[in-house]
Amino acid sequence: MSNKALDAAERLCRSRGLALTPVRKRVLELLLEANAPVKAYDLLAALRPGANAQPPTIYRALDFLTRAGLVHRVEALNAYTACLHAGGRGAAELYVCETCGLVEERHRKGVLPEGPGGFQVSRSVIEHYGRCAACASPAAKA
Amino acid sequence: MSNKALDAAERLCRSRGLALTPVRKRVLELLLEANAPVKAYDLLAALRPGANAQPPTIYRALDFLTRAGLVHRVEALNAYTACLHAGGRGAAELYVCETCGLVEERHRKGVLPEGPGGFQVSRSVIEHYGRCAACASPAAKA
DNA sequence: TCCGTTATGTTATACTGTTGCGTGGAGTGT
DNA sequence: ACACTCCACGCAACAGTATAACATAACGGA
Repeated sequence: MSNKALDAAERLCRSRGLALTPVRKRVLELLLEANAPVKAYDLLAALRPGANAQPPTIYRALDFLTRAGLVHRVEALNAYTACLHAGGRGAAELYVCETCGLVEERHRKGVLPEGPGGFQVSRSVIEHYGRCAACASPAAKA
Repeated sequence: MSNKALDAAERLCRSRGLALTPVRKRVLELLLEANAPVKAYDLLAALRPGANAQPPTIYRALDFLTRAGLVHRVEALNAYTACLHAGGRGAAELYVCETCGLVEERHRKGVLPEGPGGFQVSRSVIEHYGRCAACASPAAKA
């Protein structure tokens, strides 16, 4: 099932002349499997068996993937999550469930907001924290 | 001039039974003077002459100030900035100029947004990066 | 072949944030 | 005055996050 997203990523990279190398692909795969934000050093540990990766390896892969729009960095968590709407235009808006870790993603169709008094926005970080519907439902009450 | 904001903070704390101790007050003062996001360790260094502060000192002060709503953490920069609308209700929205460092602040009057599919938002991080009007104007062209 | 570019490996280090414990002062009740 | 508690702060050590700097390998074009 995550193969679908992975294949889509591969096609997207090919169409743009970007190299989805084994390391990068593996990192994306791990993020897709996790279905939740993952920390850089956890990815690093997951990469270890079979390779002897060091921090720069993982940060370079994450840098590539975020540039390609395949991964989002979750600023308030120092973590990373796969983007399911790869190539989606507009600012990404993340809803992070603090109970189960699930991340939902919205892309604002509208252009980037004009800020107050002529402020020109080039990049936006929008992250919401709370509880997803499943975790907030009566059945899942804490 | 920043005395005004400082005095306001002092009143706000008193009215809520919070202790604006010398260390906390000094940190807030430094942030007000900076008029831009400041990193924790820079605050620490600024605190040093006269006191021998260690990291926990600064992080505790920042924690207190953010809880009191007097300071915002700028997630994407690992930095902190004084809140000029102390006590403002609703989610704070920050516009950070990447050229001059200036931070403009908006408070969304509306309640926190309902997320998709019943997601209950308890906290939002909204940060916009770009160029402020002054830095974007023709006169300030790079 | 030679060279430029890009991706990765490797080592070390810088930066950011936390834990845990001890001390001392302000307030409170006796 | 005394004991008690709470809270802020000092202090030492450490954990977690990220980057710098340099070396090597693989590929494609002049």
